[in-house]
Amino acid sequence: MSPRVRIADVAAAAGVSTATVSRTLSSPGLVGEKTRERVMAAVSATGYRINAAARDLRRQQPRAILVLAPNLANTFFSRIIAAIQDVARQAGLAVQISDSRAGTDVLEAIVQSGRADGIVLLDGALPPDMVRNWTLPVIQLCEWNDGYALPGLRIDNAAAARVAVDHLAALGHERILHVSGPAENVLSQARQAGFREAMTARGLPADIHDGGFTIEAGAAAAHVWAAMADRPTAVFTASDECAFGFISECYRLGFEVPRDVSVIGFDDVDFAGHFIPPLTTIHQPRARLGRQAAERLVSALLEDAPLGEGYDQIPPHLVIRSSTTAYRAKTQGGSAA
Amino acid sequence: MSPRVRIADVAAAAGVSTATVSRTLSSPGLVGEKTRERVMAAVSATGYRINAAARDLRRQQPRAILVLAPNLANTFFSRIIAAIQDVARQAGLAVQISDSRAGTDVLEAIVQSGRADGIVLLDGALPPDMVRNWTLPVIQLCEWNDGYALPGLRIDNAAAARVAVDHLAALGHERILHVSGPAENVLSQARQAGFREAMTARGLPADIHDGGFTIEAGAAAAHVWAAMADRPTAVFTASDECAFGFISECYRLGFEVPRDVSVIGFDDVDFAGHFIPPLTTIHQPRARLGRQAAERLVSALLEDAPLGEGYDQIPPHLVIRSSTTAYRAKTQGGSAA
DNA sequence: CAGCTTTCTGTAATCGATTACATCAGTCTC
DNA sequence: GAGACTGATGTAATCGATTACAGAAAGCTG
Repeated sequence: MSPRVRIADVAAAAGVSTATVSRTLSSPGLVGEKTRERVMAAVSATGYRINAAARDLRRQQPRAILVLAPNLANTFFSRIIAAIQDVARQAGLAVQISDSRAGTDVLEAIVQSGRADGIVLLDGALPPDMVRNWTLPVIQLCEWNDGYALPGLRIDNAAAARVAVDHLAALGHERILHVSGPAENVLSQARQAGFREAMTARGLPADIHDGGFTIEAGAAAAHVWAAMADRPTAVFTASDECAFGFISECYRLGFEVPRDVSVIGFDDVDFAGHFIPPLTTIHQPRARLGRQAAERLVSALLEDAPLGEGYDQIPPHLVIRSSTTAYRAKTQGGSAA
Repeated sequence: MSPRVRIADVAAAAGVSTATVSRTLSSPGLVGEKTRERVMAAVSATGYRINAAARDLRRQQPRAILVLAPNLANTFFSRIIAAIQDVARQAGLAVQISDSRAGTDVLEAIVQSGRADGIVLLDGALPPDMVRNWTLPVIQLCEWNDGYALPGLRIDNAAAARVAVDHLAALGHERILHVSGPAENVLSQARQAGFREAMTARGLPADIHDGGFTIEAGAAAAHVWAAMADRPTAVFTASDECAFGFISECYRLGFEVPRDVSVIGFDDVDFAGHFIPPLTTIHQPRARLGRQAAERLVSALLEDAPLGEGYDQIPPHLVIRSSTTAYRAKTQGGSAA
């Protein structure tokens, strides 16, 4: 339409000053009732919409939060981001997103641009020096990095690995392979640690294959598993995607899940219950994680209070479906070949 | 850190005026070489970062694009949004996202806030009156609505449906069921039209079940299919998710794919190739769609040129995997029961 | 009714950048 | 060396809102 309507136009239309218009919109209690009505009428008559840049500049707060994720294309994040956006919208905050792997210069420019007044950080692998220098409130979500010295929220990954082992052990499995995520990833490390601990506590050997979170990594792991001399009877994978890759490659190699190997995933993505076989997996409450992190950040922003310290850890929850089953020694006493 | 560094601080540190600093940063050619060096040194010494709100206000353009999608949690969008973000970042634009189903008031506020100077719209079901009133450049992506009278980009959905039918017909299938998306959705409509056209062109009956894009819709469709008197030998589903739901429910009901029924999906999501069986499906080049739409929008914004008119339609591409197979009449000549 | 509150509204400074215009120094030309 | 021109820099207005402060009007008290 016509050139943008400014607050001065509304003021003119209502026969008041711009100050009164501004007050009517942001703190109506300060304005007389009749004036208020006149102003509101002028607002809708002119179709006035506030100019965010001007407001942000004056108020010194952009009323927006920035979400940084290592890979926006990853389905794992979409539900989390949706939940964050939901909370933010209800609080009247905009949501800006960026790939956190954009390069430190770009990232600094984005973070320091003054466009956001709080950050949800889903990446634990950024340079700590950079992150520590950020002056906005930041909350870590899912991944973390002790070098950042920031508060955060995540599930208890080590406990999750223990729960997975508990489940498999209860089914009688003793040779369990852990196809882990990337070695440098904190999630991988925490889960590996939990896995190792649970296995050694039972006096079982902790077999770990450095894999990855992707379908391809899972498929590759299937070959590694198939080539093992004394094949593990159960596999605990880094992610559901990894599990899907593993299972579907096993299938291609002539093995069946759970007949030949029990598989347990991680994340409980939407497909997990509809895969063939339906996948036993550690549930990550992604909507809840996103919502809770956003709420903590948003309320800190609105009250201008510090975020508080420390990590919230959500206890793990195992969803048992059909990709795991009790171990029965095959061809009892038979040879390996 | 310390209170924010402003351009005046840099100017003071370099012993020049703010105008010179500003020019050094935005049009270096106008500034003498020695001065430029001095300014740049002052910039890095002070750690100056431009204040986006102030720049946006003065320049009257926020250098950001807004992505509106009907459901941010949907995995279909994540890769598209990632691609958009990529293009935008390289052009120095921020990306704001919002669920387009937030309600018209909220949406108007977001769109008219002046925070974005262009929109990528992934939703074809917003009120046309509202969308037509938007003064920013908008490009429609994937979905569309003729009522908006806006340019856009999408794959040729009708042609895609025809390709699917061609493939199934070539395999000898004559009774084909189309499990369509939601009836009010443009994609559903276009694909239904293509399906109907291709079927009638062959003199085959066009069976259509109103389903949906979700796993649940697919699972429900499996029951409908199973209960049909003369069961179709092939199914063309609304989406890969729908296909997964269909296949996995079939499996639960004791049917196997493609032995008992060939299934063809739509979208070619990441899992499609790793599902069991690997899914034959229509490929949607999501990264390319996102990139191309973003490029068109971004270049219009940077050159301050209009977006141009009309839809770009990408020809469909069928990926043949293992969920479809040649039809062989069972129990040749046997009875139906 | 004077004096004091209270309530409402207006004036003008302000946020931090950009940029039109003015100024100034140096170079070139005749 | 005067005048014209070029290139570099500074001054100050400007973008559109918010808000401290001031002032006016109305209400209350004794």
